[in-house]
Amino acid sequence: MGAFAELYEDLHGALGPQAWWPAESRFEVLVGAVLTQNAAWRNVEQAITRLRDAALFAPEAILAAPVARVAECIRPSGYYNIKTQRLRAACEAWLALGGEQGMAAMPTLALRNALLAVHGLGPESVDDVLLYGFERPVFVIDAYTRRIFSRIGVVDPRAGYDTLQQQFQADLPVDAQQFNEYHALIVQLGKSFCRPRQPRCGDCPLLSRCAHGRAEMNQRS
DNA sequence: CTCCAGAAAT
DNA sequence: ATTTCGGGAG
Repeated sequence: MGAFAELYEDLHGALGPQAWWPAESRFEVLVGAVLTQNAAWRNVEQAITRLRDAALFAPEAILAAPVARVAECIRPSGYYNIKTQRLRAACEAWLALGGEQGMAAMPTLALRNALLAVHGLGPESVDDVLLYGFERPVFVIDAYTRRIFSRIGVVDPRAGYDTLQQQFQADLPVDAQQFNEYHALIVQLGKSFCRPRQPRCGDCPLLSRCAHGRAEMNQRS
C-alpha cells in the first residue's frame, strides 16, 4: 500500500465518514462548483438560496434573466460580476451538452475536456462536477490538498494540478466513492488541524507521518 | 503574478 | 484590520 492509501486509512480511522455533496441535483453541483471558487461554502449556500427564492435555479431561467438580477442573487458568494459570467457560460454548456442525460452518457475524459473548454471552469471546478455530480472517479485537488500533503512531505508544493492528481490516482483504487470521501476528509483536516496559520500539529491525527508536524513538535520541546 | 471585491473568523 | 475561503482568467 502506497503513502496516499495509508494516509487515507489514517484519516478515515481518525475522523470517520464525512458524506459530502450526496443528495443534491447534478445542476446544483455545477452551480456550487462555480460559486465556491475562492469563497467559503457558507456564502455559497446563501447565494443558492437566493437563486431559488428568485425562481432562477435552472439553466434556462438563469440565461433568460437579466444579468443584473443573477448578479444580485449570487452576491453573497463574492466576485459576483465575474461569477455571473461564469455561471452563464456554465449554463450554456449544460444545455449544449444535452443536460443531465447528455452529460451522463459521455465518457469521463470527453466530458472533462468539454467542461474544461468552458469559460470559468478550471480543473478543480470541473473535477468537482465530475466526482460529486456524475460520480466519476477523478481525484479533486484543492488548496487544502496542496498544503496538507506538501507539509507531510509527499508532494512538491509547486507541482501543477495534473501532476498532483496523477500522484493520488496512481496510488489509489479507481473508486469514485473513495475519492469523494478522501477529499472530504482532506477538507475537514485542513479546517480543523492543518490550518494555514497556527496549525494544531499537536492534536493532528497525521502527526506521526508529517515532516512539518515533527519539526514543529521538536521546536516546541 | 494581479485582479476579482463578499462574509466569517481571527 | 487582516486573512481565508471546495479558483480561474488575463
